[in-house]
Amino acid sequence: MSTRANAIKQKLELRLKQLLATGDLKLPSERILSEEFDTTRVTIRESLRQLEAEGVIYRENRRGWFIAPPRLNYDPRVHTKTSFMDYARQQGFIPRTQVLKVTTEYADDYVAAMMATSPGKPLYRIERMRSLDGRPVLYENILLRADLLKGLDEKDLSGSLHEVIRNDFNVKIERTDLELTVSTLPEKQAEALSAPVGLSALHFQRRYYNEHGAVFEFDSEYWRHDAIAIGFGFKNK
Amino acid sequence: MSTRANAIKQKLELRLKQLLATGDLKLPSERILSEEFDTTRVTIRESLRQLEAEGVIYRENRRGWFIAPPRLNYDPRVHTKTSFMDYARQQGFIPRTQVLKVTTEYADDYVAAMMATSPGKPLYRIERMRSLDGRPVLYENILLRADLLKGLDEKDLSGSLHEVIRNDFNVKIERTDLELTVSTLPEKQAEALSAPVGLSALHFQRRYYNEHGAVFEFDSEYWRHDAIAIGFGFKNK
DNA sequence: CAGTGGTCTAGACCACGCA
DNA sequence: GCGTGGTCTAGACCACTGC
Repeated sequence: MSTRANAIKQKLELRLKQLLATGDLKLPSERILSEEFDTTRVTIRESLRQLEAEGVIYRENRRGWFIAPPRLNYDPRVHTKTSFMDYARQQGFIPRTQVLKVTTEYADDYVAAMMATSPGKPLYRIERMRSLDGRPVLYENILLRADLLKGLDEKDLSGSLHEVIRNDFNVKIERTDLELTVSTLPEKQAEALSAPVGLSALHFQRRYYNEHGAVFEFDSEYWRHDAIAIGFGFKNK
Repeated sequence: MSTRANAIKQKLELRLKQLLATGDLKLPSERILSEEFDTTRVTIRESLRQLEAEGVIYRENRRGWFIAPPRLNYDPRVHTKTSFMDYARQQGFIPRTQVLKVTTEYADDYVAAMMATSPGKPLYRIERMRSLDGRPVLYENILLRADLLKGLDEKDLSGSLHEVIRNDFNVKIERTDLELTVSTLPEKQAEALSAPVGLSALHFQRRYYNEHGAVFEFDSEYWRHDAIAIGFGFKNK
């Protein structure tokens, strides 16, 4: 494409390499860029949006545009064994988990259907935000069967949840199923991650089954699209 | 958020429900919408972009905006056993595969590294485009070791590639590894899918190993972000 | 308080799809 | 040839960050 925005995008890519070489991770302001490339902010922003969608740069609210850090490599299948904290550290990140909310509630029709249980069942709801090197990347919404995990809400939930479940409860994590779609950060999640509303996101939904085939946990997770690379290998049967 | 674009987005969502109820999948034109909501096209387009990023609507080049069809449910692990054609049909879609290009080439340094082989190895390159109900959703770039699959380039490649490999060649598909990121459609891929350049996309990279541990195939796939939901289950060890 | 991105206006011209 | 989205201009004001 020979659009203005696209030509600028390519020049910006060169600029990014130069910046990286000098160790500078911050881009010049949109106004400066629009002067430099002799165009308007609208067009500059179009180019920046493209690079953002590719995961090359990202913005911090009203602070500016920055070069995106490397993605966290993530194997969804080890989720029950290795915690976010562990594999983030293994990859050289400094991870942090912030518990935003722990509440008790009762399953409504939707949740009951998703968890294959009956409406009215008591549930714990845990909302957490996780960051890498100080950058918020993940918002988790976790629903747990309170009858199977009584007292979980009083444990320390800022580390690995499944470690707590394995060590302190009589629940075996037997099976998981997972659904993954590309969507956007909903309003609440965007705010929690101080990310722009509508930023592209990876949405995970997970169900965990115990050894009796009951769903004891149902998660909804939103990752910044640029923070994660999913990778795994398997044998073909 | 109480932005104009966001308020319009919510009204648009209502409109979409009404359209769906009448079976109409096409939205009114941007100019009509901007009059109806008493704003400019820029703002309307911002709202439409949001809905596009969520996967609710999509556009066809200069034809207009449409309500997005349901996503194809996809288990990346059955890829070698069940073909795109089969599982698409199982879900009620009419799938089509179009072979765009079949060429022979020799591994450069990058490809040699990715395939854990040496530069200069002969390779087949296959480029295919796949659609659901007439809507292009997937662009595939497949590299295959020509020395292990001699003559593959003369087979019918418009169906299941792995069926051909299983039936006509002495190669066992033993292991797969997979990397998945959210990015955008590069120019060539966007054009082939007649999608807007820079549309959000799921990028798959796959390596297939034979029984001797050699990589005989290396794929790069781009899916429209709104066309696919990845789902699978597994036992926790 | 100055500088930043976030949002919005009111136009314009162009390239392409379609009849 | 008309209507569509695609792109771009040249402004404006606002909300927030950081000094």
